[in-house]
Amino acid sequence: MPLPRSFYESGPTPQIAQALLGKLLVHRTPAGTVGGIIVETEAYLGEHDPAAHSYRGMTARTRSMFGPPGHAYVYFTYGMHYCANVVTQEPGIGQAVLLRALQPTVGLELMQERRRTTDPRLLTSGPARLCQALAIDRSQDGIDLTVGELTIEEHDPGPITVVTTTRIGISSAQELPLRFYIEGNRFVSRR
DNA sequence: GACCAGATTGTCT
DNA sequence: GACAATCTGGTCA
Repeated sequence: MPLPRSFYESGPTPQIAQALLGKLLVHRTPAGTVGGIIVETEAYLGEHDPAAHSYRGMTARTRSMFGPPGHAYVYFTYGMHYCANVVTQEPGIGQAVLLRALQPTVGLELMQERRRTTDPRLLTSGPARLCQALAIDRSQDGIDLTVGELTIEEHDPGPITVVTTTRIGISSAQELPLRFYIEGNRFVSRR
C-alpha cells in the first residue's frame, strides 16, 4: 500500500524526512519492477533555506517542488545526473525531501544492468545512483507517488535508529542538521 | 584508504 | 558565462 497523501503534510519537513526512512520506493517499468528501502534522506526548506532550489521562488525547473505533496520533484544536474525528491507540505510552499540512498531489494538483476555493476553497495547508494538504477529521469518529474508507476510504499523495517547530520554537496546553509540516515546501514552513501 | 580531476549540459545571472 | 543537492576512475599510500 502506498503511503497516503496526508503523510506528506503530517508535520514539519525534517520530521517527514526521518519518517521516510525504512519505507519502500518502487518503480514499475515495462522492463520490470525495481525498488528498495529508503535509508538516507535530506530535507530542503524552501524560502527558509538558501540551499533549496526553491529558495528564490518558482522557475520552470522547480515548478513541481511547489506542487501538491506526495508528488515527485526530479532535477538534472552536473550535466549528467538526475536526483529525486518527494514534495512535502501544501502547494506553494516549495519544501521537499531528497532521496539520497536505498537498500536495493526488488529487481536486483535489472538494477545491475542499468548501473553496469554487480556490487550491491554501488547500486543505489547515492541520489544519482538510485535514479539510474530505478530509471528515474525528468519524465517522472511531477508525477504522483501515491498511485501509478512510481510509489513509496508502507513498510516496517523493524527497530531502527536515526542519525542526524549536515547535508552533502551544498555550498550554503552547510551547518543545518537536515540529513538523516539509518544507523549502521551499509547502503548509506557516506558517514 | 584519501584525495583529485574530468565528465557534460540545463538553468539562471 | 558560471555553476551545479554527483559519480567515476585515476594516483598515491
